[in-house]
Amino acid sequence: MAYWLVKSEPDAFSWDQQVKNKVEPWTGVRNHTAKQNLQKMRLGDQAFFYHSNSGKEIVGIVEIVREAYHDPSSDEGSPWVAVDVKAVKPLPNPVTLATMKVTAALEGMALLKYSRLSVGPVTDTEWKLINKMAKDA
DNA sequence: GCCAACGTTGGC
DNA sequence: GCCAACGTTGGC
Repeated sequence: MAYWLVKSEPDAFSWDQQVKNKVEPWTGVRNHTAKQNLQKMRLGDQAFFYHSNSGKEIVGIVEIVREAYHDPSSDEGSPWVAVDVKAVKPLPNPVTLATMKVTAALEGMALLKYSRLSVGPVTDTEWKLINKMAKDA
């Protein structure tokens, strides 16, 4: 199974709302690289939920409960896709962007390399390390 | 609020 | 098909 990271501006859609709604369609991705990542997601894959802009930290974990389908928030016939994600659990301690940046083992992360990419892959190693950091912090 | 990075658009 | 101009995102 694969791991991912999805970004949301908490002003637009926050982790709290994700938890409250439980399952939520992840729509509005308008970038082809991000779209390709959405299409690679499979049922049961997990993703970090990251708050961009205000917060700038990973706050929780979601699971993919529906694979890519036409994004209902985009025009009919447009290529954009959405997936449905379900809140799994919050991180005991959010891991901030600042912390990840100074962690040598994470310097190759898609999140850090392509700061504007809203849906990116996370490697097994990165996934485990960040979970550990969230626990120990 | 500024600016860097990057995607997209449009003139040629 | 190239590239400059412009818009958007997101960190600071």
